[in-house]
This record gives sequence, structure tokens and C-alpha cells, in this order.
Amino acid sequence: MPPLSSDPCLFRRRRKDARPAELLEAALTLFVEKGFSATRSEEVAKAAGVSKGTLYLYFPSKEELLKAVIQHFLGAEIEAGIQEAAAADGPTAQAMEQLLVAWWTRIYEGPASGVFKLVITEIRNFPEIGDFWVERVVRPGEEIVSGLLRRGIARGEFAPVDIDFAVHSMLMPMILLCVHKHSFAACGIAKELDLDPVAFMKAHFRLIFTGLQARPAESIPRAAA
Amino acid sequence: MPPLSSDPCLFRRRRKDARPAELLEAALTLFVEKGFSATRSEEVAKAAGVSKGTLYLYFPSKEELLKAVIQHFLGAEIEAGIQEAAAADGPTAQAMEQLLVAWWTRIYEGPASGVFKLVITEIRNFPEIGDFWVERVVRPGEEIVSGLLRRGIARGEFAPVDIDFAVHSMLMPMILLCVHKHSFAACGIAKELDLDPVAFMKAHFRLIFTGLQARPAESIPRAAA
Amino acid sequence: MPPLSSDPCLFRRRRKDARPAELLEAALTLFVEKGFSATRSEEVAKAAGVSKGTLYLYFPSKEELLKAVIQHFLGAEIEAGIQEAAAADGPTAQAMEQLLVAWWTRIYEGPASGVFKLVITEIRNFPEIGDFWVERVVRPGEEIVSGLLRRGIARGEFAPVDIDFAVHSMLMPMILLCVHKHSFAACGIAKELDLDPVAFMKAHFRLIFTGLQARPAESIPRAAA
Amino acid sequence: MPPLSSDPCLFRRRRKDARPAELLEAALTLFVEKGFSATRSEEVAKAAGVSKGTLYLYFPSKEELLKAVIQHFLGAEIEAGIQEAAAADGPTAQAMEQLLVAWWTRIYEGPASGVFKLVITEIRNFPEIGDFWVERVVRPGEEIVSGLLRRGIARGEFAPVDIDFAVHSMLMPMILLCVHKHSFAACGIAKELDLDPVAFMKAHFRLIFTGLQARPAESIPRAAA
DNA sequence: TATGAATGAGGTTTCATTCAT
DNA sequence: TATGAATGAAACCTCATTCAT
Repeated sequence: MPPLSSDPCLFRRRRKDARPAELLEAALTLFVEKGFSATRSEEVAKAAGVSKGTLYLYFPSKEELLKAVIQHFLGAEIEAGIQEAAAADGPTAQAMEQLLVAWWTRIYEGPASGVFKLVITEIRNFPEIGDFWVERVVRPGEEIVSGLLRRGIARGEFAPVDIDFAVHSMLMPMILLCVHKHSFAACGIAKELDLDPVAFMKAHFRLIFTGLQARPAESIPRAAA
Repeated sequence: MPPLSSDPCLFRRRRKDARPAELLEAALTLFVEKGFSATRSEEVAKAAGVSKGTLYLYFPSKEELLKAVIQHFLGAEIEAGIQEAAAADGPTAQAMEQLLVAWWTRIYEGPASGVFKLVITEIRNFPEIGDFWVERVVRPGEEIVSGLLRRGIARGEFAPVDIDFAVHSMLMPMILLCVHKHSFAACGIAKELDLDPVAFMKAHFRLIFTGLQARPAESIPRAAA
Repeated sequence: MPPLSSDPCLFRRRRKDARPAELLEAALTLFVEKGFSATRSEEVAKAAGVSKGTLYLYFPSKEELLKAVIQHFLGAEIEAGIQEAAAADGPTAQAMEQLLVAWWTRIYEGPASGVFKLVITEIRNFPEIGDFWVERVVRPGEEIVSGLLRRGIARGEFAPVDIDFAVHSMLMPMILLCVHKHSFAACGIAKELDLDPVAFMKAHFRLIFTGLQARPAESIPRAAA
Repeated sequence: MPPLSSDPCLFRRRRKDARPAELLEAALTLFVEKGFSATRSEEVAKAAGVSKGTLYLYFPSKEELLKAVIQHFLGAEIEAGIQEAAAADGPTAQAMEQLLVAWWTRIYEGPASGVFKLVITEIRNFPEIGDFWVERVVRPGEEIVSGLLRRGIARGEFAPVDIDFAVHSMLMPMILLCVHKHSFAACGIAKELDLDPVAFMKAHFRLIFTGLQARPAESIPRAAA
């Protein structure tokens, strides 16, 4: 029998190491569901299986917990997106569609989707959140898409549209989809109005790319035309 | 001589009649800014220029105030949209662009924009809100757009796309624009990333209509093609 | 047609004169039902058919209203009892029974019964009440009964018992009957336990008088006997 | 060596176990003194030596505290009375006098006396109280006395009076004595009118038993006789 | 490290009282 | 005289945070 005592308490040690992540997960779920103010810190502790006091061993205040939640859950998917974008190859529209659908499906289905709602909700109360949100999420995310768009325009695959506007036309519905998942969809209200998110993503990107690929002349007739 | 005396107190009466609207406006501003939970009812009262107690003469509880706020600020713009949509004439894309830009510019600039953020934030805590939100906002709004889209497809102006998806591609950025106005934009964060909302609306609708007007064959090449 | 205007406003005048009594009646009912603290002054006003402000034209505060209520409703029945007691004639037990049953039936059925509950409930919060209560109710009431008891003893009709104790044995159930009317009986709780109050009064006085008329020797055997 | 460590904190544990009783005692005193409505929950807490918040760790609301108070202080004395009544032996009047004086002296002197005033005062506001009051206090109390009365009548010791009326003639002064202790007597008002409660109890029961033991023929002459 | 009893500032709501009309 | 809108002190209750164990 191996000596158990070499680690004073392996089980406790494991629990201890896992605690912060468990607390962050519980906090994310509850903050997204009820909002930061309406969530009691004891609820978070209980959802993570610990007592009120323990929460304060890991986070000095509820507000710090909020900031930690946002920092913890935003990074990974953006990083992954950047890597995959760099590897995108072949016809730009096709590559982008594949990339963006895969990437946003992961975001939509993972915890990051909740962070969008949380940040939108709380940023005016805690503006410090804004800085790293822009730096770590907004700017990298936009750069992934704008880089590929620029490539498509440079190659003559896309019409020379305003890059910023096009990026927003592409991504805003993705973000709202995430927000929707944690507001209306989570209520089970108006189910007949619900979209299949992945099917919508595909249809949306195809519609946008169709618009980008059309020669301007074909597009909407001006009053003057 | 007109009968003046039927009203015992004209000044007080005027104040009394105006109070609910003043309180609703103050409440909307604060609820959108700080969230429902984080807004103290006394703050609302003070912002409306009355005392704590007066608020409760007009609304029986903070929660009822929230519901009244949402009901009060959503109706007008939707109604207006319906009327204008019925009058839309001429080439569908052109008519829609004019209609939607005008309509959403008004929504974006008026108090209704804040209601989107508020509803997204609070609907899970007060599911009763959902019912009239769907009935009075979501469904009418979608019908305005889907009706015109169907007309465009019937006339052969648009490709026969999935109507629901297209409606969402068109409107989701509008909604997120409203939400953005009251979260990131209101913080003054990352100003260099801000869009001019009306210019974006125009570019967005044009991009979408371009996509809708293109014949399918022109659109994104499939891997199999 | 007689000139109506000789009295500026006869109807209003009448109302005005009746107001204090109407308010006092409403206040008594509500104070007895819910307690002084738990009764809102607006409720009293509404029950009397006037507005909150009007109440304060007649009584300077809620507390003064309470005192006025107690003063207003306690006097009459005691006065009447004294007069009737003086006129009581014939065999003392018989005369007392008739007097007491009639007297307490009126008290039980009239507003004075509520005042007992009210005074018991509130005297510790407003000790000023106590002085005139003792002077105007307790002492006169006891004197009516003790006077007759003394007469009965002097005439040899009753055994020479302790007068004070006998008075209390006679009257305490009367008072508790009044209190009961406004607590348990008013709830409709345990109806099968309810007594017919007048029948009980008769039975009670007869039992007491029987005890008073018995010669001591007949009474309860002592341990030493 | 006994296992000490199973209890994480003996001192705190002791306090925690004692808290409800301490709070109930403080609440009884204050509710009886000032009435339920007029007692602030913070006063109760302070009287029990804890802070406002602590009260709410043990009782979910002020109203639940009231119900708990009434339940807590009524049971013991009734139980004891039942036991003693069952053991009562010898001549019924003598046995009853001993039993009732001892029993009601304990009630009068202990906390149960206050509960009478409290229940009378609050039952109309909280009718739920009525059910267990009737079941646990009124009915058992009446049965103790009516059982012994029936025995006395069956043995020919008492005249065949109406049992219910006699029970009330006996007990109502006891109850009013308790109420009096917490209203007039507690004010120090009209001290010259105060009775010695135990002496009164004895005199009262003796008077009643004398009445019960007299043959009806001896009793009050009717007008018709 | 973990607990949960305790705190008390602060939130929502009520209500006695005032006062302009 | 009568009203009822308005006030703000004070009530009930919550909850982030602390700390003794």
C-alpha cells in the first residue's frame, strides 16, 4: 500500500485547487440568469457547494468575483479564433463561412455566450470591465474578421465595402444570438419564434457573403438610378 | 364664461396628471443605466423631483413600476412602423431601406432603445414581461419586415430566401445597436470603435438587400460546386 | 316656498355637527377590531365617509382620537347603572339580578363593550387613559355593586363575605364577556364553544347569589372539619 | 476519552440553541406590554441582546415570531393541569379548590398569563392563531374543570347546574386576572383597587362552590315564588 | 482551510401628518 | 370646511461581509 500521507490531504487539495473554477462557474451561471445585483453571494457559494465564508477566502468581494468571472470566461475562444483565422485558406467567402460558423457555434454553446449578456448588463456599473473587454474581446474579434474581409477585397473576391460596417453586419447578429440564448430563449417564451442558431448562422453568413460578392452595380437601385 | 370651478385645483391636477410620465421617464433612464435591482426607488423619485413616498402613490411597487416602464415606452414606435410599412410603395428594396432607416433611427434615438436593454436584462427575473413583449413588439416588428420581404420575393425582386432568417439578419444588428448605445457607448469606452449608427444602418440594409437581390447562382460557391 | 338661505347650508351644517360622532364611531370599531397601532388614520376617515384631511380638522392626532373615543363611549352606561341601582328595591338578590342583567346586557350589546377591549389593550401605551377610566368606570361600577352587596349583608340576606372579592367575582365574567365578544366571538372561531351571553349572565348571577345566600356552615368543608 | 471534536464550536452552539428561547421571551414581554404592531422587531432583538438581523435568522418574519411566541408559552401549564386534575381525589369541592388555586397561581405568575392578553388582542388580526388556541388551550382547560364538575354532580356533591355556564363562572375571573396583571396592574394605576390575586382566587372558588353545594330550593327567590 | 452565526448599513414600503387649494 | 397630493421618518426585512472557532 502506497503511503497516503506524502500529500497531507490529496482529496482536500484537489477540492481546493478546483474551488476557484467551481465558484466562477456558479457565479457566471447565476449572474447571467439573475443579474449581478439580484444574485446573493450566498447563492453563488451554495451553487458551488461551499459556504458563504469560503467564497470570501477566494475572492475579496462580490464585485471582484464579477470581474474575475468576466476575465476567466472570455479569453479562450477568442484566442482559438485568431489561430484558426490565420490558417484559413482557399476562397475567402467559403473559408470565412466555415471559420465563423465553427467559431461562433463554440462561443454560442459555451460559457462565453453568457459573458456577452453579463458585460452588456454590468458595464455601466463597473466601467473598469470595459478596458479589458475591448482589448481582449472586441478588438481581437474584429481583427479576425476584418483581416479576412480585407484579404477578400484585395483578391477581388468581395466588393470594396466599408470594412467596419461589414464586420458589424456580420458579427452583431452573432452577439445578439448569444444574448438571446440567455434572455428570451431561457424563459421558454414564444418558442415558435425561436431560431435554430447554427442554421441561422449559416444563412446569415451566406446572405452577407452574397451581398459582398455582388458587383455594386447589381445592388440596390438609387433614387437617381 | 367657461365653467372653471369644476376642477378644485388646476395646478395640483396638472402635476398629478404629469407625475406618472415623469416617474416613468426617470425610471427608464435609471433602470437602463444601472439595472433594475441596482436602482433604488428613492433614486427614481429624486430624479423625477418628488419624494420617496410620492412614487408609491402612483405605482404600488418597484416591480410594477418596471412593468409600467416597459409597457409605456414600446408601443408608439411599433405602431408608427406598421403604418409606414403599409404605405410603402415602389421598388421593395428601396422602399424598405427608406422605411427601416427612418423607423430605426427614431427608435435608436428615442427612449424605446433603452427598453431593449432593459427587457433583455430583466426578462428572466420577471417572465410576465415576456408575454406582452412578444405580442406587442417582437411579433409586430417581425411582421412589418417579413411582409415586405414576402412582397419582394413575390414580385421577383428578391431571391426566395428563408424569411425568418432574413428578418433576423436585418433586425438583429438594429437591436444590438440600441443595446450598445446603452452599454458600451454610454461608458465612453473605446470611442475609436464607435460607429455612426445611421450610416451603419444604411450600409447594413444595403448589404443585405444586395444579398437578397443577387440570384442564388451568383452566391457563395459550395465546396461541392 | 320657505327661504332656504336663512341657514347658509343646512345640510353641510348637519353633517358638520355629526362629523365628530361619526368619526368616533368609526374609530371605535376599527380600533377594537385591529388595535390602535394597526389601524391607519385614513381607514378611520374612509369608514366615516370623509377624507384623511378632515379627520385632522376634528382631532389633532391619532392619539387624541383614541382618547376621545374612550371618553366618548364609556360614560353613559355607568351613569344609567347608578341611577337604576339607587332605585333598586325589594329583596336584594332579586333586585340585583334584575339590575345587573339589564345593565350588562346593554353594555354588552352597545359600543361600551368594545371600549373594555380597547382600554385593556392600550392602557400600557397611554397611561393617561387610566386615570379617567378608574374614576369614571371602575370606581362607580364597583360602588354600584358593592353598595347593594353591603345592603344585602346589612339586612342579613347575604353572608358577610369580603365585599371587594365578591364584587370581582360578579363583574369579572361580565367584562370578559365583553372582551370575548370582540376577540374570539368576532372571529367566528369555535362557535360550538360560544355561550348565549344573557343566559350566561343570569346563570352566573344566580350561582353567585346562591353562594352569598348560603350560610357559611353549609359551604365548602375545610380540611379541619 | 470522549469524542470532543464532533461539535465544531461548543460556545457558539450553545448560544445558537439558546437564541430562540431568548428571543421568544423578549418578544412575549414586549408584545404583551406594547402590543404586536407597536413593537418594533429591532426592540425585540435588542431586548434579547442580539442585532436586528439575528432575529431573522431564527424567525422568518415578525408575524411568525408572534405565532411562535403563542405556541411556545401555552403548552406546559395546560398539560400540568390535566395531569393534576386526573390525580384529584377526595371531596370534589375541596380537591378542585386546591387544584385550581395551585394551577392558576402558576399560570398567573408565569409567562402564560401574558399570552392571554396577547391572544385576545391579536386574534382578529391573525385568525390562524385561533385554531390551535382553541384546540390546545380553551378546550383542554374547559375539560379539566367540566370533568370535575360532572363528577361532583354525579356524586351528589353539587347541584345539577349547567356545566358550561359554571365552568365559565369559575374560569373567566381567572383569565381576566391574568389580563389585568398585564394591563391595569402593570401601569401601577389605582393601586388601592388592586386585589391580592391568590386570596381572590380562593375567595372566588369558595363562593362558587358554596353556590354549587346549596340545594336549588335555597337559592334566589323568583318573583313568582 | 472551512464554517455559519452575527452584524448593521441599506433597501423597500408604509403612514401620520401637513398644506395649498 | 374639505380635500388629497405630498412628505419623510420610521417600520420591516435583506444581504455583503466579518470573525471566532
